[in-house]
Amino acid sequence: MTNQTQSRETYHHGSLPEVLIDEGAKLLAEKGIDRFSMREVARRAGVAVAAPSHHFGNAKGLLTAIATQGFRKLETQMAAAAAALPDPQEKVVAMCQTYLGMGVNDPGYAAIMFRLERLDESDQRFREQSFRAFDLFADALKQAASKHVDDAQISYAAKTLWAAMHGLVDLEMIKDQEAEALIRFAVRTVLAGIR
Amino acid sequence: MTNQTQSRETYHHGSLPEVLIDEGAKLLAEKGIDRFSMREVARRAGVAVAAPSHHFGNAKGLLTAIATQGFRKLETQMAAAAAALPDPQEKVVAMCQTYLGMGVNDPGYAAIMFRLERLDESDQRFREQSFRAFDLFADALKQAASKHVDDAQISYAAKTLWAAMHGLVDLEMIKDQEAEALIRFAVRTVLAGIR
DNA sequence: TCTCCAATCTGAACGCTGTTCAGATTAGAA
DNA sequence: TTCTAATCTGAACAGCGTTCAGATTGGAGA
Repeated sequence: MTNQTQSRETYHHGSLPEVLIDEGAKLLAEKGIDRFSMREVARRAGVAVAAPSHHFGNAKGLLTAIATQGFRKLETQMAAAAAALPDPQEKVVAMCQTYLGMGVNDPGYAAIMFRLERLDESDQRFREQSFRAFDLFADALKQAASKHVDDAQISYAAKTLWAAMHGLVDLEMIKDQEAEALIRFAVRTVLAGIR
Repeated sequence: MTNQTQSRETYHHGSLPEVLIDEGAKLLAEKGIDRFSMREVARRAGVAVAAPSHHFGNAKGLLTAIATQGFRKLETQMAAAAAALPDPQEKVVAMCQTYLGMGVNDPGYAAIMFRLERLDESDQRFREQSFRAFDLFADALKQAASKHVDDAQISYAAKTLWAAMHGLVDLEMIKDQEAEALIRFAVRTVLAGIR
């Protein structure tokens, strides 16, 4: 089906890093971060236990690569969701919904993206990609605010709202039926705070 | 020093559960959640590797007990910080500062309290204690709001602010020098949102 | 005071984990 | 075509969580 079975006919895999990231994300989606295992990922990819180390160094390395891919998805999805709407404030709401939706739509990536203690925060690609996602969000907030608001206030608002979205997911404080109202409360309130 | 050395003169430990929680929290403070180990805790408590299981069932059980103790500390500290201040809004600010301060003052407890995937969320004591801490916070927010604000709005505000505080810590978005201003921005904004 | 049950703790065992390393394999540059 | 460097293997090592039969002992009931 995938290039897993195909590639096992040859000694060299061909696209092992990509497959490891994919299988790793799937495993995370199935079992969660605390039952994630490098050996299981290698098994699913059909390679020896030591193979992943050659590409990612160690477990932290692979998890960081998965998280980076997750932030790439988040950025893309947030941009797409915002592009479909004309109203600046609605763009911010849509981005928040995208953020919260990752836990449902991409559970594997969501399971690791914000587990900093399991990631290599000094990884340059991870840093750039995660900052890019946040910056996209902060820019949207800036567009939704009045022109004369200074950058420090924009920064506070972006951090507060971004952190609130993360907290709502991480602490499992959000129920499906009130998600919409809660998001709108948070966005409206934070935006009002800098007007 | 502690009752560890003393108790090893007898077969029965006497207060093993308490010691395991203490040593577990210390280990968490030293090495973090991903290098936490049941065997290391047993070693530090001076008991056999299997001893902790008899009291807490498994690792999740011990971590949940530590987290419960952490929420007890958080509740106590928040209450104390708020009691020292007359102004309702300042009480909320003080509680937020207490929340953020746990990572510095009680790093061991803070390292596990919000790692739900490592905890037994069905544990009754944990549920009650964590809810008690949040309820104390929500009550303070209610006192700082106008009388006529309905409970749904209070609930949204409490969740948003609590989640924001958690997110700021968890995502390491807060720098020491701007912590005060950021907290005050969040509290003022959220309170304004329900006035 | 004595007996004995139930709680407590031990130590070995099992299967799993991440990581390392010498060596086999092979793609691709020279 | 040759050979270097990248890729992958398979075994090994130390550490992990959990289980379980058995040793120990505090404390309730006789």
